[in-house]
Amino acid sequence: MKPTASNGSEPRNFFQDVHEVVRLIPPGRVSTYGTIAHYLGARHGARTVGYAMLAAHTAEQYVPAHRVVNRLGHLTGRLHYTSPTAMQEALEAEGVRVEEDRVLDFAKLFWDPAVELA
DNA sequence: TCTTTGACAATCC
DNA sequence: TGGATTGCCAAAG
Repeated sequence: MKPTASNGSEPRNFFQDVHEVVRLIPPGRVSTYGTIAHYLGARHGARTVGYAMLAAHTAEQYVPAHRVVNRLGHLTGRLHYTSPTAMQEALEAEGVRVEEDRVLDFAKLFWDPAVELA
């Protein structure tokens, strides 16, 4: 809560960066926290990305957080949705097969910004 | 090979 | 105001 934005460095809100990348994820594709964190330059900042997702519902623009899962393909944030099945249904509506709170063919649906946006 | 610890940014109480 | 916590990942032991 102390935006020490008096330095020469640019403390661009990590949330905005994360939300921006998540919005770039095309429908029917999924990405992971670590990939986004790595794309932003923070390999160990995956946790921060996860927290940014927690605040996704506070963003002005809609953030398809349902397209972001952990590295194992688990729908970790499903409990944070309005309903426990909202995330799964949202993914299935886009053609993503979800079973047991896991994304099937996760390797094929995986979307890497560093590669797709290269 | 499996287990454990380190890491980054922001929010809540 | 500060410490603990959070939708976690990667590397070291």
